[in-house]
Amino acid sequence: MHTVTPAGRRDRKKNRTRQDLVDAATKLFATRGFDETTTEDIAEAADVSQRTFFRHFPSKEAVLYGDMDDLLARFREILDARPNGEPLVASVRESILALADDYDDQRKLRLLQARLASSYPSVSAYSRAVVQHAWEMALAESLGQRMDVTVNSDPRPEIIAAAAMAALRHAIRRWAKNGGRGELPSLVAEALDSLTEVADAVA
Amino acid sequence: MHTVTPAGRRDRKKNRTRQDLVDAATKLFATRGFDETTTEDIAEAADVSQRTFFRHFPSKEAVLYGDMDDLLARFREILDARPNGEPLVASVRESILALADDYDDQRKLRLLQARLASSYPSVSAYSRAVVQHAWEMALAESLGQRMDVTVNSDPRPEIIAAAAMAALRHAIRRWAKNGGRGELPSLVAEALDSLTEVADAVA
DNA sequence: CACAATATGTCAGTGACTGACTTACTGCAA
DNA sequence: TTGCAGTAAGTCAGTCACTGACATATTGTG
Repeated sequence: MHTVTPAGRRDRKKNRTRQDLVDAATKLFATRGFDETTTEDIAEAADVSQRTFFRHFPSKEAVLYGDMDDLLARFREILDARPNGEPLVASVRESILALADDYDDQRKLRLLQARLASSYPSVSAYSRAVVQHAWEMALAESLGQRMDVTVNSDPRPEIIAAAAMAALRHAIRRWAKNGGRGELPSLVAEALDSLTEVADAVA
Repeated sequence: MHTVTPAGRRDRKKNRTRQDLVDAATKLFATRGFDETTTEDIAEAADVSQRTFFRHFPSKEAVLYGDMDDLLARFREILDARPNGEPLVASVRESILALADDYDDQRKLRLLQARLASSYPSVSAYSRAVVQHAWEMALAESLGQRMDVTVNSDPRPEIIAAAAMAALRHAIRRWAKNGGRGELPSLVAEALDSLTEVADAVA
């Protein structure tokens, strides 16, 4: 689907190692906890050296969000493909919801990410500082283009992006607090609806 | 003014040590850089042991934002003192601007924080994940009370808070990029103005 | 003047992360 | 097929943020 199997055996092996690391890490994080798992443990479980772990991921936190780059790239594509006349918030809303399509596959992973973020400060910090920031910047960039302004001179794209991410965060938090029962997409849709509501209140 | 000199000699000494650490750290950060300064260096320069450093600050990043707790507490007070009928965004705006009053004292520190945050990923991460998050939560909490909703069930307080913080961030970034010349308060005011502008656009 | 608190020092340890060098495998061209 | 270049992975040693445990010294208090 969105991951093309690479050509050579070398790349395939590399990707395999990476995936092994992700699998080993998520399994260990889920059972033992984040702080209770060392990068050495993860490397061991994936049958590689610790050094190899750090060749694939820049930090212990990063492996937990190993699929974020792919997801973000997909998000950019979807967002940029929205019709130009569409209201901004509608574009954001539809793009995010489009991503939720296959969230069922990743239900467990997303729930794990949310759980760990709520109990381990370092995960929470990474989620906010790296993951959410990346999404916010991608969103702001795209909005800026559509509004025909530069992100550096006009604060509005980033403001809207930050607001949307706050809504998304809220939905995910509620979903996770409920143990992942219920449909995340509808919660997200609901939270995003309150974006316009907020605008009404403020304006 | 906002820092009352504590009663006993013990507390005074403790605060003195803390301040020595902050001073030593900011000086070293400014001259050498953040990554280029070790906690041992800071402790040394403040003439205490490294262990003492970590008794006063939970991380190397924290010492750079050593005055944030005070500032945040002051912010809460100011915000909660705003008249109840006042529009939300106006309250936020006025409260933030009230804080900027004495920003002249801290011009250099704020600029250093902004500079380091723009060049060192760990500082940037801390700023977003800890500092900005704390402000956002304080803001959301206060807004929630005023809107008479709980932050957990209603996403709107957090959305507004996130939007306001994005505006503030943008202003500070522009200010810092310009080398700290120009008046931060007016840049902040300008950025906060676009909050309502955004609301108009979205609604 | 004891005695209880508590700020600080010392020491040893853990664990994330990195640079330098080596080894092994893969793709490709002669 | 063979040889070479590129690159993934291993090994090793090191740095540094941060922590627990214990000792010491200074201060507030009855």
